[in-house]
Amino acid sequence: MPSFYLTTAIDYVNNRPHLGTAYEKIAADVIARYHRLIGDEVRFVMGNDEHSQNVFKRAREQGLDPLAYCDRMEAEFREVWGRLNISFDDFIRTTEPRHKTAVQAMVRRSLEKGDIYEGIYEGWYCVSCEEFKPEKGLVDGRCPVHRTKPDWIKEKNYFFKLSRYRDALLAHYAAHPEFVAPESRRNEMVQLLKGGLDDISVSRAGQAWGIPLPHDPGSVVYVWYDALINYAAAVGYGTDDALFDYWWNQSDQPHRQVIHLVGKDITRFHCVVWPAMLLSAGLPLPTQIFGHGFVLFKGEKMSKSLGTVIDPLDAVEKFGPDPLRLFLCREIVFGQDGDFTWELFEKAYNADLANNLGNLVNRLSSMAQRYRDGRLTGSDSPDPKRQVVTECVLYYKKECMDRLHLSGATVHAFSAVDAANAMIENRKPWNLAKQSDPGELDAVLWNVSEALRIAAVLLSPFMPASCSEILVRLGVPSDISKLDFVRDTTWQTSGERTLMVGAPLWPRLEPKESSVSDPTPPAASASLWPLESRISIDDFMKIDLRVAKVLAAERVPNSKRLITLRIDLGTEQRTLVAGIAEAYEADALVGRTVAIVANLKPAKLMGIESNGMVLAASPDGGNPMLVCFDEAPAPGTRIR
RNA sequence: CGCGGGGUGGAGCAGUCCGGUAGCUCGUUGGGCUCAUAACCCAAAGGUCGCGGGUUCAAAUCCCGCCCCCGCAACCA
Repeated sequence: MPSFYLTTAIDYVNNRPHLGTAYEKIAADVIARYHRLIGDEVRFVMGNDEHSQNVFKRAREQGLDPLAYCDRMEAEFREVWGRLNISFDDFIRTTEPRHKTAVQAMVRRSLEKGDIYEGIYEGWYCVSCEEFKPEKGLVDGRCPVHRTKPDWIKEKNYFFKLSRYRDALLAHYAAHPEFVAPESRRNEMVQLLKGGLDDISVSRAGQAWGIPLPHDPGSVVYVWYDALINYAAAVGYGTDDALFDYWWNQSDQPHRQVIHLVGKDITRFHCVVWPAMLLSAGLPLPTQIFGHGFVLFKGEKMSKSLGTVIDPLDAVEKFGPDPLRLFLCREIVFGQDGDFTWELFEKAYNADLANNLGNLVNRLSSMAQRYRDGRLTGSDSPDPKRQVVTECVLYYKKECMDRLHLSGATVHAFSAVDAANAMIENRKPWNLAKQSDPGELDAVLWNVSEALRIAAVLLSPFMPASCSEILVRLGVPSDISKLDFVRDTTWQTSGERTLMVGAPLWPRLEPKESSVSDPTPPAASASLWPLESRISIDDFMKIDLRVAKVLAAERVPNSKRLITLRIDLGTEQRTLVAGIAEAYEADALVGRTVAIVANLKPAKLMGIESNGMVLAASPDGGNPMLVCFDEAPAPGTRIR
C-alpha cells in the first residue's frame, strides 16, 4: 500500500492560531483526507515549536513555568484544530522526550561527520527578534524592528557546515524537479543556492530553555535547527527504527512519499537548511516541499494593529468548519496568495453551498420523498450528463489533487453538482411524475442521486462533515461511499437507496443579515491609549519640535523614498534625511516651511547622516503628508 | 540591473510550463421552469489578454524591450 507522510510547519506558541495558520492546517488536512480516500496509508503530523526565548519570556511574564505555559497553549491549539476538523494522526511538541532524543541523535551524526564545529560568534543580539543583527542593519544603534538597544554578545557557538552541501543540494534540485513546489519557489531556492551558502550558527550558550548539545550541555540547540528535526522525530528518528524506516527511509521510492507543507516565508529553511541537515546525517530527503501562499485581508497582510486579524473560530461558530475550509481551498489558488473578507466569504457561501449544492440536496430528497416515498432503485438508464460526471472524477484526481491543485479539484467537483442540477432541469421529474409509467422517473432520480453522491465523495476531503451528512441523506451505504478512481466503476447502476429529507444544510444568507462584519480599522479602539500608558507633559517637553525652512532638497541617489534636506533652524543650518520621496518632488520642497524634531540623535541612512526628523502624517499604506502651517512662522520657532 | 509576485469583459480570478475558437464565479439584461433554500436552467451584452517589437500558418501562452502595481530587503530619525 502506498504511504503518504505529510507534515505542516510546527507553530510558535506565542499567540493563538489565526486564519493564516489555520489555512495551512486546513490545506494539509484536505490533502491528507484525499490520500486516505484513494486508499493510501497516511500519517499526517502537526505540532508546536516550544523552544523559543519568546516562549520562555512570555511564560515568565505570566508567572508560569515554561512547560506549563506550553501545555496550556497546546490545549488551545488542539481546541482550534479540533473545531476545524483537522484530522492529524500525531501531534509533536519540541519539548517531548522523543524530539529531544532525535535532535541529539542528529547533532551527534553531524558532529561525527565533522559538519558541526566550534567557533566564536559575536555581534549585536536583539532578544525580541532572537537573532544577531548585522551592524549595518541597526538604526541609530537600535534594532529597527523593536527600537530597543541590542546586546553585544560574544559567545562560544557551534556552526553547521551548510556551505559544504551547496553542490549536493543543487544536484538534488536538478535531479528532482518536483523537490520544491510551486515552481516559483523552486526558482527562488536555486537562485539562492547559486549565490552560495554561509555556515549557520546552530547553538546558543547560556540559555536554559532548549535542548542541550550532547557533548556540551552548556549550550542549547538553536530553535530553528531544533524545530526542523521534528519531522524526523515524529516518525521515530532515534527512538523507533522500524517506524522511521517505514515512513522516512524509503522516501526515494515513488510509493513512499514524504511531503512538507510550509508557508512561503520559511521555504528557505525547509528547502536548503533541512535537506543539508539530512544529507549530513546520511538520511534521504523528503519527496517534496510545498510553499503555500498567504491569506490576505483586502489584499494586505493581516495586521494586529489594524485589527485585520481574522479568528477562524468566528467562521466556525456561525457556519461550522466546512464553509471556511471550502472557501480557503476553492478561492485561493494553492501556492499563491489569496484574499479573505467576510463579504467574499458570505458571497461564496450563498453561491456554492446554499443555492447550489445545498439546494440540490433538498430538491432531490424532497422529490424522492414526494414521488417515490423516498425509495430509489438502481438504474442503467443512460444520461448525457453521466459522461460529464465520470470525467470530473478523472480530472479531479489526475489533473488536480495529485498535483495539489486544490482549487481546481473543487471546480471539477462542482461541475458534477452542476451536472446533477442540469439533469433535473433537462428531464423535468415533476412532469414525469404525472405519467403513468414510473420507470423513467425512477431512472432520472437515481441518476441525479448518483451524480450527487459522486460530488459528495469528491468534496469530502474539503467538507468532511457536510459530505457525510449528504451521503446519509442519500441513503448511500458506507461501503460505496468511496470511489474507484482507477477503474471505470465509479458510476453505480444498481442498489437501493432510501433518501431522507432534512433541514437545509446551509441556509441562505440574506444580504442584510451579514453576520460577521469585516474589521473596521480605526475608531473602535480607544484602548490604543489606555490611561496608564499615557505620558506626562514633562515627557512631551523632552521632544524639541521646531519650525524650519527648507533651503535645498535633493533625491538620495538609488533610493526609493529618501530625500536629503538642507534646512534653516534660525540659529543654525542642518542636513536631514526624510523618507518622503514617494509623495514629494525634491524641487517642490525648496522654500517650504516644515515642522521637525530638532533634538533627535543623528542617524545614518544610506550613508548620509540625518540630524532630525520632518513631521508628516503617515497613513497606513499611503503616502506621507507633511505637516504645514496656516502662515509660515519664523524658522526656529518652538512648536508645542 | 536587489529578490520575488502580479497587470485577462463592471468586480474577483483561472488559463501561460506544453502556442490552436478567451474561460470561471459574482454582477447586469432578457427568457424558461415550479421539484427546491425567491433557489434552478437557457440566452444575451460586455475583452485591442499592460504597451511595443519579434518568431510562427497560428501568440494571453514562446523570444526581446518598455511601462505600471504589490510584497520583502536595503532607506520611512
